[in-house]
Amino acid sequence: MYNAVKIEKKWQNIWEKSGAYKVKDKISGRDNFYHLVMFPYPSGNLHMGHWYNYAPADVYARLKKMQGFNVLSPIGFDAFGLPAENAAIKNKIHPRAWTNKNIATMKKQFKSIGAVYDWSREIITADPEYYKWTQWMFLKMYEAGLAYKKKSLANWCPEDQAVLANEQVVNGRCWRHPDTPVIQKEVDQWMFKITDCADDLIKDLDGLDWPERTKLMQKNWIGKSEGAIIQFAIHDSQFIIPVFTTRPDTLFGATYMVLSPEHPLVEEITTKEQKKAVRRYVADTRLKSELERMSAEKEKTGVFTGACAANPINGKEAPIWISDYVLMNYGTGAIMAVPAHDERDFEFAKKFDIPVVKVIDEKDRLIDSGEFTGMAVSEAKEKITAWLKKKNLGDFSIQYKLRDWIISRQRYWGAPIPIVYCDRCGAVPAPEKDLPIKLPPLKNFQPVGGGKSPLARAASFVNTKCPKCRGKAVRETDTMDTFVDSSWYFLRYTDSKNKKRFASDNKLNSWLPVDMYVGGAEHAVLHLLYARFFVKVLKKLGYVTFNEPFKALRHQGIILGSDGQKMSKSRGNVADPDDLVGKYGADAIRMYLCFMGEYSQGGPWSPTGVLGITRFLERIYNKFFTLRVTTRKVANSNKELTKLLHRTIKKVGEDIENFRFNTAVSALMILFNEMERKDISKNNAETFLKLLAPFAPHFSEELWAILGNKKSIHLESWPKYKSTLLEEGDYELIIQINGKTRDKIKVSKNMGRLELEKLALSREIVKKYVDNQTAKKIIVVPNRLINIVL
RNA sequence: GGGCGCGUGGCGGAACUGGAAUACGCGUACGCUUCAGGAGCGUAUGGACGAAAGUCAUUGAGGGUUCGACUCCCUCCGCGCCCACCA
Repeated sequence: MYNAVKIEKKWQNIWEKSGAYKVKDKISGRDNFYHLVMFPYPSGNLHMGHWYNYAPADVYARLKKMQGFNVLSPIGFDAFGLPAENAAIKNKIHPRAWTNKNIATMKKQFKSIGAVYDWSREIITADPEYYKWTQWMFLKMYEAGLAYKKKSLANWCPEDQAVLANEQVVNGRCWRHPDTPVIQKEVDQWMFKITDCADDLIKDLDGLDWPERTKLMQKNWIGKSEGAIIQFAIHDSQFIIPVFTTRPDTLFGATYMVLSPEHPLVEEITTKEQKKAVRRYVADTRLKSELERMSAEKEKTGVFTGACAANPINGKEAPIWISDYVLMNYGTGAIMAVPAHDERDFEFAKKFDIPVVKVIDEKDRLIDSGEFTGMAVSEAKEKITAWLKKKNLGDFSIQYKLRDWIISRQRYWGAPIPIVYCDRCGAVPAPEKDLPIKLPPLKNFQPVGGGKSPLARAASFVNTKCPKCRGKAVRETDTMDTFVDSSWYFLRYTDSKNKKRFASDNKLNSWLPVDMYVGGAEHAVLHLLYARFFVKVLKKLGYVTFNEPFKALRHQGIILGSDGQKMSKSRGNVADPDDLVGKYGADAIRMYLCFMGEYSQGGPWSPTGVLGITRFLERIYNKFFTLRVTTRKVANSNKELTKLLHRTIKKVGEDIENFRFNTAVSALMILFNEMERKDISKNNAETFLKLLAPFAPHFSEELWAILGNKKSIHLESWPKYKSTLLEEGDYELIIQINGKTRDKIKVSKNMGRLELEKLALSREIVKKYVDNQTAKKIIVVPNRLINIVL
């Protein structure tokens, strides 16, 4: 009997003591390979989802190691964030204490996975030695003009009492509180100018080995649109309102304009008669949450301002309306409305009786458009914009949906923004030598009213001297979004103890960019976008030499409960990894997670499915155990088995490489079933164990030792297959008649076409079906089948 | 509403480039073993008809291309994810 729990402990201790997984930055004769998994938030416990990310990813890392790479597979904790602070308020425990307690628990759980993590490089983003460099990054952004403070309408989560980045708003609600609608609030916020990199962020996606779906999501999120800015002059006033459009070709059909209710010129242009109605509409809009505004999708609303503008191309009068279907934070906050060729404008025009003028025909050519009539849409776009440009009435323009990244958070448990406000000098960055600006001790973590961080309570922290004039000054009390911490953590692993720099050039260059990154798809437009932005900035500033952080990326799917529903305590369908490891051992869990289905697909956890794996391992153990006394056979005499072995070596290696862990496990099962049936030589058993080693590291190590090996199996290299042994000399020829299989026969590979035809036609069964008819056609697929068409 | 993806036995899922559909595992049934419970081992099973050899059907539904379609094309149905008035 194989006692998984006991034996796994044993090997984990041995590996830890011997420093088996400590990674050197350079080993001669080996190429470096940076394998990264997304580090977890220390929420308290490792759940199945974590295991599903980390265990199969470790199988991959172990394969790479055996293939001869010097593999770095680090781990750490994304330790800043709100749950710690909320726990602090609820349980009167310091966020740091709560976080450290969770990290301690999770570390223990992590070690039970049996992964190749190099714990000596562990990082915790809440450590001052780490966030010192997060702050340093902020300063560099600031110096480069990429960090700026701006008063603007921002997404505000009433539950968290803090602002949210656009990426953190899900369906108009807070990403952490799916029941809390986000409201718009005017606040003074620090931002990162991610929009500066919008173009590169799209362009460089091309060279990445990432899931296409993820690349597409980033592309759509950045949302590049090419079009024109067109100037509309307001009648009887000096105001000119620019609009952005992707359809300058439809300009002759622009029969009215719409401003966003938040547009700064609304108040200015509204006529006396319309003032009351407009003001009421603006006030109503402001009161609406983002969610309500979105759900008003069905019925368009709006108010006439009383003002009119001139259509720059034909001088026709365009009445100016306001409506909440025009968003202030896209384009110019104003549109030219072309009801004939835009669904939303059409809806609005219909409701308010505004004329609809058709200017494009069914063949996508312009009609009733002056000198442009008859032109194709694509040509007209170009020509009309050029015409406007010449008359100073417009220009070509590119707009993005991507907004700058608001990084201020009005909370305690994060890296303080290293800025000081002085009455005389204004906002002054903290000098580098003062870093880290440490979080002060605090007792009360309740948010301070008025959108201020609890840090505002810490007088000793707030009151300071101006770095410039040494006069009285106060510190910024907001902390940074935790996504800032995780935007560069993969750089720190390479040199986690460096006190002088976030990482030395040498170490950065020997590891980065990351060769393989494995983690959840939910970060497609959050972490993965931010990290790319950071690397692009660091590259521009000369701190790194690469412009993309993650060369290759793979996502794991989502593990569901055995009922096919999302795992949740209330449903009672949660599979707890600790329980399972205590029962079946980590190897069985690792292997079952690999086996249960396609990695990117995820799927339901099956409690009986694991039993299939433990049975498999038991059978191997029982059969291999007895080999320890037999003498080593040099080669296996069974030719077919040898061929299968070599085919399996190839398949398992390739499957792991392609993240097809499920078929790799099944190939191992097929091979073992054959070995059991035919002959288990010690030689083949050892090769088999090497193939099994990435999946079941403890189990294979144990048997490897039992078979008399002194060194760890994980130092062995991946078996090589002989390509001459892959192909069968003979194969089963499938004989089809009218596409239906009627017979099969073993034939030699080098039989020619005519020979095969003759052979097939001479078969009794075939004769019966053919029955004196002549074959219309005979199709021969080499090495596979022959199809006789009657 | 838009974009992307998916649909294969009782279940999780295989199937290379269009070439024997259901590999591998779970489950189920029977047998052996066991004081018993379980576990283990062996055999069978994959839909229908048949005692069996076998025959026919079959990859959400319908159609098409092809000697041949889970795979490619069209229509429809269902499910999932992402985005959501982006001018």
